[in-house]
Amino acid sequence: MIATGRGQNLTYSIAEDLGVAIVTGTYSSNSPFPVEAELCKRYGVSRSILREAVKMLTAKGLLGSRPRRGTWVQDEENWNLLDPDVLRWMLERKFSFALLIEFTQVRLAIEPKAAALAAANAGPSDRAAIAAAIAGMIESERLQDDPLEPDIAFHIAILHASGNGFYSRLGELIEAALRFSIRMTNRQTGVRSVAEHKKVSDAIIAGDAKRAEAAMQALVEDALAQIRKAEQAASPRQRIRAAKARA
Amino acid sequence: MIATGRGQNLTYSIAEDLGVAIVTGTYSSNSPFPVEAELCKRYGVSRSILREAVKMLTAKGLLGSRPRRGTWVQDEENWNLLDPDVLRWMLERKFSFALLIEFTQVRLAIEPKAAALAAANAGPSDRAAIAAAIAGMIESERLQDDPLEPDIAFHIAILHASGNGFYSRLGELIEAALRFSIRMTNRQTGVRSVAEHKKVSDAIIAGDAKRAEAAMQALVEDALAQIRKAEQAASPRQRIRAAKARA
DNA sequence: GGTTGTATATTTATCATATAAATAAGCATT
DNA sequence: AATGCTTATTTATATGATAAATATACAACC
Repeated sequence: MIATGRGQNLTYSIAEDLGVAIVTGTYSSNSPFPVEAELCKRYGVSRSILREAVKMLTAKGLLGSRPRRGTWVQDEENWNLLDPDVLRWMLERKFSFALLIEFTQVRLAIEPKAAALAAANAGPSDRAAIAAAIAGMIESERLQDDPLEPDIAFHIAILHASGNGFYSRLGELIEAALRFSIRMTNRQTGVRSVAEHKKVSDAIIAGDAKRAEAAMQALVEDALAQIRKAEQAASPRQRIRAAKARA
Repeated sequence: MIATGRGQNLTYSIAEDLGVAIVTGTYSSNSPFPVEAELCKRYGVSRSILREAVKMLTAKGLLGSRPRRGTWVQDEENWNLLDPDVLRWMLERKFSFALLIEFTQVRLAIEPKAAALAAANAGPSDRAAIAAAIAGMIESERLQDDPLEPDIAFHIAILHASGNGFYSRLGELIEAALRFSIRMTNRQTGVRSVAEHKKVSDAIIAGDAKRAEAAMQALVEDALAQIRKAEQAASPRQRIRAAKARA
């Protein structure tokens, strides 16, 4: 039996539950994956529901199935890491600094280019969204508040302003990563960070692609440095924390 | 009734067929999506199959569904462009130079960084794969053969050698894009291109990250330039070709 | 011994039908 | 005009069949 709280319905709940179980290694490509009937019994649902959940995970590259051979967990290299659900499951439930660092390398590749494109292409509403995010950061800094939400909004607004659909789609992934990594990095929230963000914004508004790219690169490199620092600080406790996350 | 040839089974065939229909605009977030019963009749399959196919597309962000409200096509901004199937469907069936250019901008962001990381991290087998790809390019150049396969292998080997799982996952997408874009760009396959590739390879083998990054950037910028040139050349015929692709 | 073919059992694939739950739309009430 | 109720439609879920695929074990053969 599974609570239907998380998802909108049973299928989603079970897909979520199985997805998390897979990325955390409860099932793996070595160990056998339970047979349909067994999972139906375990979750107390009909075959329809269970099969639909399995198909969703198949679509994300986590599972495969064949008659008589059963259902199996795909090799990790087949997982769609760039699927928002998969990334979220991995960050939230199977956290490792290595994973966060690898994703931040993606950010380091994309976001400066996005800022450069945004400087060239941003329309009025894009500029307004970027400006609003900066205003929000300044405001929460004044109130000694957590600037996470405007920070996320800032990065998403720039990705969107790039006019590149692929960059936009990364926004959701970056949101997951930011929302999660703040718990890990105890990042600085002071004047300096806001000023660094504003540099990017100013360059974009001014239409200066080169400067926007450089400023964004500095920003993400800074984030990467903080993650590495947190990794150093945490490494003695990492195993314990990882074990806790698994529970 | 639908032939089961393409996919491994009915569910996959229908997911593929519906997926293509969605990205090509046969159904859209404006126009109504057929009701389950209608689609079952149209494809001549049971509800189970149809629902599983719909759930797969839901997992890729293409569809949504609610009781009484029916099934609908999600706004395009919710589509998982970074899903290999979705990208393939779009490139093959809804080709536009804008899309190819946007994806090449992703390559332009990622691949130089991947080359830099590969220069630092590539292990013996990675190096061997890269060298083999170059050898393959030289060989097909000697035989006046199409170097597409070794070219693809080259890019994938470098992404893999970066040691970053997210970069690796882009390999599949880049393969789809390369395999497709060659039909569009009539790219140069001569000595110059092979030499440019070898520059990247040499830098990686030498462990020179900076040089590898620069060489790869030149390579992808060149590809982007060729696409833009092809776009200029093709624009008068573009509408005809797009219409043909839709058929 | 090793290869190749065959029978069998297991598991997913597919189908058919039924009931439940959610909700859009129309209607009635205020 | 706003609100609440009724109804019809659609997906969500359950159940129980049959079909197809294939891993496994075994038999036959060279």
